[in-house]
Amino acid sequence: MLAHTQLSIDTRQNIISILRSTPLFKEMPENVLVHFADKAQTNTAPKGKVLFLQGDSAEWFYIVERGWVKLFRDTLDGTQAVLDIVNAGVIFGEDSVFSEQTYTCSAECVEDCTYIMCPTSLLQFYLEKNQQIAFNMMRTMSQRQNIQSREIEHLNVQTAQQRIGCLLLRLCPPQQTENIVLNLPYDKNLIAARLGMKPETFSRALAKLRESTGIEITGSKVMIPSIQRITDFTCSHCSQSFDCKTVM
Amino acid sequence: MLAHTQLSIDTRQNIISILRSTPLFKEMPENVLVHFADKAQTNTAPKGKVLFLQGDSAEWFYIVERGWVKLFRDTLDGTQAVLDIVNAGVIFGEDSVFSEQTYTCSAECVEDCTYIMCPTSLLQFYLEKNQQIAFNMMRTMSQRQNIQSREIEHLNVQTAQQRIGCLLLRLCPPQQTENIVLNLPYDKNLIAARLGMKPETFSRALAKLRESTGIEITGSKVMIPSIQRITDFTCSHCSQSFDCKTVM
DNA sequence: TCTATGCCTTGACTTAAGTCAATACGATCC
DNA sequence: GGATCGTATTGACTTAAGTCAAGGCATAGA
Repeated sequence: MLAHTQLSIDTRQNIISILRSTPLFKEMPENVLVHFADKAQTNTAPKGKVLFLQGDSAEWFYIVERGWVKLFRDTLDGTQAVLDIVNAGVIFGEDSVFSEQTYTCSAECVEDCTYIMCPTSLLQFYLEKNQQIAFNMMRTMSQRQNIQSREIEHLNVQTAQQRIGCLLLRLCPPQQTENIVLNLPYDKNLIAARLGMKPETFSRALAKLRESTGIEITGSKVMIPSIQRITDFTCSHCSQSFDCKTVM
Repeated sequence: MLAHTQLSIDTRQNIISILRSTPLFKEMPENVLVHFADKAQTNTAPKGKVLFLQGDSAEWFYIVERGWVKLFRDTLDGTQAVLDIVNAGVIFGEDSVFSEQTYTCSAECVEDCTYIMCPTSLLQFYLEKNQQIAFNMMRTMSQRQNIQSREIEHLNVQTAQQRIGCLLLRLCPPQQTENIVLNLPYDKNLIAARLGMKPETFSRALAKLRESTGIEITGSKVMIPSIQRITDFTCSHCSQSFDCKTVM
């Protein structure tokens, strides 16, 4: 048995299996995965670590292995717009391939994280060479576009309460419809930012949501007696055919 | 000389030249363009014509030749979220290729339009076969994603006045910095919807913007004495490195 | 010329969300 | 058990945006 030089460093085989689990590398031939894994690095970073800033030259794209990463933009006057908060299996920074090798947003760990870094040049190489990865890339981009469209729709037509309700629905395990207990995945302040509202607004809106849908909140634990009561309240301001359960 | 059967129908050569001008078909070999043009249809439609609805089975994707098309979603309670309003050269509905052959939003002409329809099956065929069109597709998707990210950022951090200011900046011709005269491209009500606000809010915000930036509005004509005064007012709530001039 | 129509603006009011400050809670450490 | 720190909530108030209703104004049509 070989000893690892650092505990935090994955074996190549482990990296391969993580890559394979992502939509981008789905059904890729072994030799391609090996090529990426050989050039990849695994790292850990503490909460608060900034992985890159918008506009930075993009040498690497990232895959989250553990923890949560915030994707955001800072504005000139110091406010921050949170674009997404992503976790295990999600790839980010790869869109730099189409943006003159610079990152289009900033990324920061909001919990202790483990992540894999791969060179963007390698991705670029295979996007031009391998039909399957190009198609996977398009599928990935398409899915992200759907999520963003929903985001725009919600910011336009939903109230703070409804946006929270929608988030809760997306956190619920599929199939289950009653007496669901779930944990909020990260700080309430961060959820608020993610939903485009202030912490105080989030707090108050959550309290109102409790009254109108019967949910119970203790700390980060949420008890949902009935999915139906939330959908009734939330989804009337949502586009008809959108299946909010399928997309985080 | 051959006579056209209908005045509104483009010649094949005309369709080819329009396709070639889009980012998706940029630098495509002639035989591919011919293939698309052979299967394409040109149509005209009056203001108000609905081209497709969200969820419809997607046989065609579209390219605007003339006029403006609104891309939107209707919610269960009847409100509408406008995702984008697009004009000549813009392709839409093509993302259905990755969404189980159904449209992800609805499309309606907001002016008399001329447009080209091509079969999605043909696009799918070439995306899997032709490296160049796949890469163009990714570039197109990436650019749209950037636009949507900006949209999300703006809905989160900008006021109604600033969103209007930002729109005006993007309507300005590049290079010119002073005494610009431009026409609003479509109804004010529609601009309001596009920016995620009510017509009344738009009207009032525009009036305030007049006071604070010196612009003059008469009907759909806008006179901008100084770009700088608008950017000062608007872009402090925008992410630093984003070049709003380059993207509509 | 008068009138209808559609689009836009204005006024008065309501509601949602942001701001600022104070307090409460909960974990951790001693 | 108390002290401390960060997070979360609450209260009082301001501001932005939405709502509803009334006009204004241009264009088109009879």
